[in-house]
Amino acid sequence: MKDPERTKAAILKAAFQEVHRKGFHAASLGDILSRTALTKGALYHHFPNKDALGHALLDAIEQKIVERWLTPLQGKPDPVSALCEVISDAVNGLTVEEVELGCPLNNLAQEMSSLDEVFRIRVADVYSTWRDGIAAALADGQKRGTVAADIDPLNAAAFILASLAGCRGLAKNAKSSQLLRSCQRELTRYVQTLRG
Amino acid sequence: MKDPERTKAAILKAAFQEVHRKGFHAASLGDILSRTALTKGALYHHFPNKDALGHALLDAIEQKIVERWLTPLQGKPDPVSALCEVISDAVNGLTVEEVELGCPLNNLAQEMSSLDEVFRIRVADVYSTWRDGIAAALADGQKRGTVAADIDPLNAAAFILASLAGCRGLAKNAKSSQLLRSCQRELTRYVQTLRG
Amino acid sequence: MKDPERTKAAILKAAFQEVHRKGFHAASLGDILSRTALTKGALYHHFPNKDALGHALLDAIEQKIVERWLTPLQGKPDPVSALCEVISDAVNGLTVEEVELGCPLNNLAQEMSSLDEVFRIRVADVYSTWRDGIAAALADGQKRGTVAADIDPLNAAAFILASLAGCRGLAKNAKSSQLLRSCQRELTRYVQTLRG
Amino acid sequence: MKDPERTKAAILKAAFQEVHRKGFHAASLGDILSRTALTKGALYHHFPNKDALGHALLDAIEQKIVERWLTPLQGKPDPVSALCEVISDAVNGLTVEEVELGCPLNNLAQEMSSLDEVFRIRVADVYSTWRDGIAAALADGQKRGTVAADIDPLNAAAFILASLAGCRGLAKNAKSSQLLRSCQRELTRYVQTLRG
DNA sequence: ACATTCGGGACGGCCCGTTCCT
DNA sequence: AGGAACGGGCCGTCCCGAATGT
Repeated sequence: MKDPERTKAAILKAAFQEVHRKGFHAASLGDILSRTALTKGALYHHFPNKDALGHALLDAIEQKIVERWLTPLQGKPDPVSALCEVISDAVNGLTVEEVELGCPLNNLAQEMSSLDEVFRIRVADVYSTWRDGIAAALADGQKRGTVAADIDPLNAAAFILASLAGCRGLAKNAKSSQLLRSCQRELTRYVQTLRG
Repeated sequence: MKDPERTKAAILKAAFQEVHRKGFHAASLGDILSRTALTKGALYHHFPNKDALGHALLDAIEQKIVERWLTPLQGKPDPVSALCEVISDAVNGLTVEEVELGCPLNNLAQEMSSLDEVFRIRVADVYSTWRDGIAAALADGQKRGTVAADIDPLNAAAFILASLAGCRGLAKNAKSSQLLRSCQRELTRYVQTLRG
Repeated sequence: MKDPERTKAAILKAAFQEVHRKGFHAASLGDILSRTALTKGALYHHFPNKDALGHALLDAIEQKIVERWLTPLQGKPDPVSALCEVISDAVNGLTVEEVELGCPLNNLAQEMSSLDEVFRIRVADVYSTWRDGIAAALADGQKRGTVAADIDPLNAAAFILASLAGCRGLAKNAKSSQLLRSCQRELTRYVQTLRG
Repeated sequence: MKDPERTKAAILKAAFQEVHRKGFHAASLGDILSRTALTKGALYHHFPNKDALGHALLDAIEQKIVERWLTPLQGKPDPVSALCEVISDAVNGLTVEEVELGCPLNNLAQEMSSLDEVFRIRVADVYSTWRDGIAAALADGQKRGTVAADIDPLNAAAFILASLAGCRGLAKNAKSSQLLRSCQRELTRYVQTLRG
């Protein structure tokens, strides 16, 4: 019956789905709780307020990003190929629904950045670790000679992130995973230009 | 006193500012009207409801895009250079505030696409005309030989749009126009690869 | 149908009754509106929030005090007798319910003074005008020789107010109008000692 | 760790402070417990519900009143002087904070009397023992000839209580211990008129 | 017995988009 | 075009049992 771990996880899962679908503002606590069998009391016990729930969401998102993007890149001798593969996996692993709902992190970034400074910084931190991880892989490649020496790893990494977010955003608006794939292909073309 | 044209324009301007700042959902009609000297009656005289106001906003946005992006591209013999210039103008012409608030069209796209189908399609239309305009310029360049023949103009145009939106989104979240410029430079690098 | 004056008055009347019965905190806006045929929207249109409603209540209370206490005292050659008469009228004019609910002003004073500084000062202002009115009558009596010259009008007035509030408070708790009358008689004895 | 006596006392002390400051309704159990290092479980082990906690508060208040008011009056040959002294001690012994928070008993009386009948009667009992104690002292004085024979001890005692409560209430609202002292002086004048 | 953690409902105040009547 | 009124929804928070140690 009483399993706080499961309860908290259930709330977070429901919150993630609801926020992913409707955005943070439009996702009401009532709707989130309707997805679970829980009530306000349970939520209020685990989170002081809605914002804290949003922050916890970001923690989970950051964790997933590290798993799927940064870990696979570590220690690879040819970062360009590795990057293209990770991007390809990330894009092809998306369900139709995930394509149509867009990137959870970017959704939060666009919605909240100009509304809540705490939120904005929290999101920016996640983007930083993401970008730094890619940049580190590129810099490593530069040492090995597999990445062009004249590019700036940080700028390139930032652009890759930005493009990716933009591609998913465009595909979300168009409800077209075909468009997403087209954009991915163009992004891959760019990544290839980083090769040494 | 009673100048319906001016009234409607005033409402639209105030709505644009408020929606740009807070998003469509969070921009309340009350706040919008506070920016004018008008009351609810005036607003509901010109617009049947809040959604209609949002649609009118999109009309204005589309008009600006055509002016600043499509018109300058028409008939240019070297679309790649022209495109780089337009992009540069668009990025450098932004105020600090505009950087921090992000692209109005993309903001609406990300917020509303999964919430309101009418809105989504309306935004998608704007993106289509934007993309088609750039694609047409590229195709024209292919005929003239200034653009590589093996690229697909539509895909390239879509990627440019996506990257641009992503770059502004990242810069908005980071509150950094420096980041925006870095991303723009990388985008320019990509655009240059389209040259024939 | 649409009569803002009546609407506002209706809300104020209902709010007065509800607050008088349950106190400001315990009087919910829902209960107040249930006494009228109105909804949240009407209330929110006339008052920015619950506190403002409370302040408006105080305005109405102050007005009644001036009418029933200060006006009858003005220009009377024998303030002591006049005061005893006003007190007697005020006490005897109370219904059983009014006795059991206590003095509206004192109820608010006791409940809100340590919770809300704005409220406290607003109530203190009302008490000041009340006290000053009585003190002025006593000072006038001193000039005419009908009031003892060695008493301090302000202190005496304050004590009369305090005793009155205390008497009503005790009677409210005891649910006894008999107790109220007993106390009034003792208060009258005190007032008589002010005679010159 | 497990010391039920200390635990209960700690809860009562914290509850008294919190209720004194904010009133019974506004004093949340959470805030009360925050003053201790305890949790809800501890509270509900010792008290069935919030009301019971309030009743326990009244028990403690009654005890203090007997100590400070009734015991010092017993067997005094000159009750009028004794009374004036007790009043003076009670008023002068108050800290600034106690003046601004008002009389705990009267606070509860005014807030709860019309909301909860059990509470009302419980408070009325405390007032009765208080009043009866003073009345007994006055009646004793009448037998000794130190108190006027034509006054009714019960009525006089009730008025003294009422005035006292009223004075503290007025001073609380005005946040003025000077006002309290002024009122006390006038009350003393009244008490002196009871002398035989 | 004593104390903690967890969860349940129920409102409470605020605010919003909208309609109706001038 | 202005102003009044509507009705519903949202987040927060509160008082309280229930399950769980210790």
